[in-house]
Amino acid sequence: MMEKAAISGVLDEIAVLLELTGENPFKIRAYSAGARILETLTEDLDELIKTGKLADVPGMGEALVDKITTLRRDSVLPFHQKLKASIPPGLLEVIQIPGLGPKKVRALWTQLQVEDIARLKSVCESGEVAALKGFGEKTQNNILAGIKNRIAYAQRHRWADAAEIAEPILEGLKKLPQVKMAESAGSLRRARETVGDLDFLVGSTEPEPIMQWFVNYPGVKEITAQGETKSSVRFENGLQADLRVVPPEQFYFALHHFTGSKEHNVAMRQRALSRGLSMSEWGFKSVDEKTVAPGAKSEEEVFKALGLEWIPPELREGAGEIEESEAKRLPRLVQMQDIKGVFHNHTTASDGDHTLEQMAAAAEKMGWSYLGISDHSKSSFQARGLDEGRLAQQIEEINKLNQSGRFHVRVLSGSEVDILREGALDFSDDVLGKLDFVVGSVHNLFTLDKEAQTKRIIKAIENEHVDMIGHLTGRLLNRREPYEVDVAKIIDAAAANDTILELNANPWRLDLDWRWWRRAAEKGVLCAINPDAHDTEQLGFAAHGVRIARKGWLTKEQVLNTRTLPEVLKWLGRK
DNA sequence: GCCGTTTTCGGCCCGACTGTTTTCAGTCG
Repeated sequence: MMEKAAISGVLDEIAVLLELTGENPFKIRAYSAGARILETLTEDLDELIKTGKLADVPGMGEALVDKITTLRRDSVLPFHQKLKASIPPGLLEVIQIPGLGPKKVRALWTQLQVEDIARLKSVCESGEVAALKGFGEKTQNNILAGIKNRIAYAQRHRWADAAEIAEPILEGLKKLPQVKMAESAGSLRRARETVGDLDFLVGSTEPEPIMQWFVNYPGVKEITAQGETKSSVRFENGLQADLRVVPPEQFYFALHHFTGSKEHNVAMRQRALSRGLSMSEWGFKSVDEKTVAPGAKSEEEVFKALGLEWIPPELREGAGEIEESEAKRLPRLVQMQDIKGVFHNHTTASDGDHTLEQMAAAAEKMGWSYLGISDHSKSSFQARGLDEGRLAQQIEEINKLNQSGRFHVRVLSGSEVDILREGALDFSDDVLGKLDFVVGSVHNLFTLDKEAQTKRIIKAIENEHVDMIGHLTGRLLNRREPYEVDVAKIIDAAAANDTILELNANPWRLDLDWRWWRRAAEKGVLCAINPDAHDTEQLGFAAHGVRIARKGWLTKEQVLNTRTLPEVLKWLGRK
């Protein structure tokens, strides 16, 4: 049985392969769109297939339903196999080079027998590429640069890293005298977990000096494009940034357009057309040219013109947000100011950098009313995990601190207890029973097969002392893949046992992934946004967690840490 | 390949920029 993510990967690959065969671009788009739809589907895939409801999902026609059904059942698809066999596998890498699309790759393939990167490099170096019709000296050099930097260029950047680069640029833009308004857009604004490139948008009637400022920004390694309204630069680390300057009247159309996603934009434009309006980053145009097309002085007005409520950028993934907006059913997303405290944090007792007191003081400074401390348990000896004795001592310390009245913030005693091989926990029920809360986490045996890993975690979920499961899939963005685990089953088990799933807010983790939360919430699973802070500053990770929770359509009600201390204590004492 | 108060065929979102061209194709988002 093939995973949803893997099936969507096959559909994406089919789309690229079809590009290389020169297929109808709209057919290609149907496959890409199918992959995106599948990725964000909240319903159970097997259920959809069984009941035939998959065909009711917009964008899923007979052919896609057939292929997805086959892939789910057999894990292979003859159509895909055949297609793959007809194209040199190396071309899938070649087409990733910036500036090379299907047409150019086909030309290289048919005329210069380019079947992989190595051959491409050699025909560039020999000058044969420049001699091809439609190619030239510059294209050849760009390809060579693309080959040289292809790993850096392909890399997506963790949101927090991208934001760190984007912030001072945006501030700088806002300070320029010619700039009326400026925002960052793209996947950064949509709060994706990783960001491919930065998009800056400026409203101004004088683009020229703004462009100059931008392409001369410190750290810019090369200028990849520079026109009247758009410039692109690349930084040392491979991150690309685009700047677009538009007249202030068009700013909100452009902001909407470059916030995307592609699927969201396509749907918006189709909606506009059905209302007699052609929509672009420059605004609306009346199709019949008889009526006057509306302008917009805010993003709200862009949506309003199409009969929609404003859709938060986090939701603009083309996953049904437009339908919900039309029906006025958009969720009221959780906000940072709703957060009243956090769970799952570490101190110097295990692998944290700051003491209990320092952490409490920092939590108080955040304006929170409670702070959960959950140091590691004894099996995590690499993290100086606490044994029963040291844990008892820590509980005592926490009690004393709470009684001392030194802080308004209430410290909750907890443990991030290791889930052992068969799902048993690192502490006995007696020990766990003395704590205010318990986070159960997997820290070893990442290579267990899916069934065993799932069973192991569900066993922990069923333990009455376990309040929440930490970083469910163990992924580290750009560094370590999630381990094999049946998330759908875990969600059902968490719902059945009234166990919380953590949204680990560490920017490397952001685990559980945003794509699962809508479904988890629908099933009644409660979320806890946990910074997993190992020092005082990392308590601020909570903001990353809130961002991902919003992306996962979560409301205040679906997140435990929006509740008051008495409500939280009541919930933790529920069983 | 998908879709349908332009409906079962014939459309399908829209525009900027580059490089290679003499007016535009290809790529990108």
